[in-house]
Amino acid sequence: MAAENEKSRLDDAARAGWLYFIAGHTQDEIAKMLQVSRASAQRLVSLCLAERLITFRLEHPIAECMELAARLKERFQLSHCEVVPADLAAPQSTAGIAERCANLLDATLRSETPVIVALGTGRAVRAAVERVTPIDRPNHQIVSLVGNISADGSASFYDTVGRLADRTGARHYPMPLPFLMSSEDERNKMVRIEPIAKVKAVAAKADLRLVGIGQMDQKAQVHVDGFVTRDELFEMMRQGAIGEITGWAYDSKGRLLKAGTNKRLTSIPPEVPARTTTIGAAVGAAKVSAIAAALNGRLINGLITDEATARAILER
Amino acid sequence: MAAENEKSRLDDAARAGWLYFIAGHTQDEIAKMLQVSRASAQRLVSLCLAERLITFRLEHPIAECMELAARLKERFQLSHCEVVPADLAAPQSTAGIAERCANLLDATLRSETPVIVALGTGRAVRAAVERVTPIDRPNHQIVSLVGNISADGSASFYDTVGRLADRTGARHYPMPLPFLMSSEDERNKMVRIEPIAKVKAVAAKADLRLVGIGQMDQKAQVHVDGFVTRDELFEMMRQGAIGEITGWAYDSKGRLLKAGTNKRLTSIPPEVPARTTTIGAAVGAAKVSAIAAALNGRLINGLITDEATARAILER
DNA sequence: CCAGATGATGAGCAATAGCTCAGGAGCTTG
DNA sequence: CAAGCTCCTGAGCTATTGCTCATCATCTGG
Repeated sequence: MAAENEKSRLDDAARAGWLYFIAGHTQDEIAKMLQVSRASAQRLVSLCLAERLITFRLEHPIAECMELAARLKERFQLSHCEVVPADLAAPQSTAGIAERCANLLDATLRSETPVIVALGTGRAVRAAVERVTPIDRPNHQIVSLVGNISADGSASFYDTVGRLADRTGARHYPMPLPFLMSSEDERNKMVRIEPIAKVKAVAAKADLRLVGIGQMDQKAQVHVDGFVTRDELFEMMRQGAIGEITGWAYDSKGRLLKAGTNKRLTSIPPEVPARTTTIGAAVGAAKVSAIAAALNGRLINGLITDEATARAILER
Repeated sequence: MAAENEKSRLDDAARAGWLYFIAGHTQDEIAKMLQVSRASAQRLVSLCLAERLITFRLEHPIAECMELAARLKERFQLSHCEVVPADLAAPQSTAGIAERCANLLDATLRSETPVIVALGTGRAVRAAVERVTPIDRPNHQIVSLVGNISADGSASFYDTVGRLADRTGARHYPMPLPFLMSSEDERNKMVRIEPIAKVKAVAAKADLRLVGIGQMDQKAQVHVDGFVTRDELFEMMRQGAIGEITGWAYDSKGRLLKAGTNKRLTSIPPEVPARTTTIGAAVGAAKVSAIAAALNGRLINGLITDEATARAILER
C-alpha cells in the first residue's frame, strides 16, 4: 500500500503544517498531538513546505514596489505590472517572481468561463507552473509557444504545458517540434502542417501569454540549454541580438531579427495581439537590456520582475 | 508624520515577511538587508504576521477538517475535537472516526500511570476498541457506563469493555445489569447494590469517557438493538427526546428528560464531571441534531466526527 | 534467502527565533 | 524647557527549530 501510506503521510504533513503555520503551535506540541517524535514533526512541517501543501501570500502592496510597478506601467503602457521586493542575497532568484506568476495563473485559471493560457520558456515560468494551485477546469486550454524537442531529438525540455494541464485538467497543446529546424524552408513547411497550425491557432486566441525573457550573451539560456550552438549564438549577437523570447532574438529596439536562427525557429513569434496580455517574467542585472528592449518594442505588454531590475530598467 | 512612519513600518514588515516566508531567509540575513538589528527584524516578521500582511493557504482537504475542528472547539468550548475527512462513498461509515477514537485510546492507554477509561455505546466506540493496539497495562481500569444485558436476559450486547481489557490486560468493570429495569423503584434499588455502586464509583473517577451519540428517531439504535420497544421510543420522542447517550434521552437543549425510559435506565448518566474528558463519537446527517444538543447541553466536552457532520453542526 | 539499497527514526547538537528587560530617543504637556 | 510619557532599541537569555549521524526496519534484486 505504497500509495496509501504516501497519502496518509501527506495528510499528516498537511495537518502538521496547519497546526504549525495556522494554529501557531510549536513542533513539540504538534509531535504530541500527532503521536510522533519531535524530529518527525519537524520533518512533516518541512515536507508540507517542500510539497507546497501550504503557500504564502503577501497581501500588502509594498509601497516602493508599487511605485516602481506604477512607473513601469505608465512608461511602457503596460496592462499588467508587478514588482516584488529585491532579494539582495540572491538577485537571480526566481522565487519571488515565480510566486507572483503563479498567483496570476491562479487568478486567470480560477475563471469559470474557458480561458486559453499560452506558456513560453524560462525558469520563472517553469517555477510558476509548479506553484499553481490545483483546480479543476477541464474547459480551459493550455498551449505551448515553443517547440519541446531539443537539438538532439529528445523531448527533455521541461514540460510546462503538461504540468499545468495536470494541475487543472485543462486540454493542452504542446508543440511537438524541434526548437530549430535545419533550414528556413523546412521550418516553413513544418509550421504549416495540420497539428502545428492548430496549436498556432489556439495560441493566437490566448487570453494570457506568460513568457520568460532571455538575454543574448555568453550565458544565454538558449545556448546553456543546448538549443543553439555557440556559433549560432555569436552570429545572432553580431546581428545585434540583445534578448530573446521563446527563442526569437530581437535587437535593442525590440525588433525581431530576420536572420540566423530566427529563420529556422518553430516557436510562435512574440508579436502581441493587442487583446492578449503577454507577460514577461524575468529578473537580474544581465537581463535589464533585454527586458527594456522587449518593453520598447512592445514584444510584451506586461511585466513581472523584482525591485532591482525594475529600478535598473527605469534608470536606463 | 505618524501616518507616514506607520506606513513605512508596515512596508518594512511586509518586506521582512516576504523575505522570511517567501524567499526563505533567516531573520539575521533580513536584519542585514534592511539595516536593522536582528531583534528588530524579528519584530517586523511578527508584526507582519500580527497585521495579517501575509496569509497562509493550505491547499489540502485536511485543512478544512482542521479548521472545522478548531471552530467546533471554540464554539462549544471543547477540550478535544477531531474532524476526519468526509467519506463521500460511505457517509455513515464509522471507519474514519473509529480510527481516530482508537488513536485517542492508544494515546491514553500508553500512559504508565494508571488511568481509568469509561466506555459507552455506539458502533464507533465498538469499532474503535477493535483497532486499539495491544499493550500491557495491568494497572489501568476499563469501566462500562452502560448495562450489558438486553431485554431478553442475554448478554449479547457487544462487550466493548471486555475486549479493551483483553488488549491491555487492564482490570475491567462491566455493568452486569439489564439496560432497562421494569420500574423506577427497581432501578433505584439495583443501582445501590454493592457491585453496581462500585462500578459507578470507578466510572465517576474516569479520566476519559468515550461515548456514542444516538439520534431518537424511527431508526434509533436503542430500538434497533432491542433495548427499548417501539412504544417506549415513541413516548420519549413525544417528550421531546432528540438524542441519547448511553441510553439517556435528552431534548434539543441537551437536558436529560425526567420521564419514560430515563426513569428505568441503569446506565450512568452523561453528566460531565469537569475534570473528565467526555468524548462523543458520531457521524451522519441523522445525528446532527442529537450531537448539537449534546454539545449545547455540555453532555460531552469533546467530539470526534467527520467533515460533513461538523459542517452541518456549525451551520445550524 | 541473503546482501545491499533505501528510507524512516530518534538522539543530540548547533543554529535560529522569541522574549524580557533596561536604557534611551522623541513627543507631549505643563 | 524640563518632567513625564510612550515607544523603540539592542543585549542577552531561553525556547524552538533544523540538521547530522548512527541505527533500524523494509524493500529489491541476485
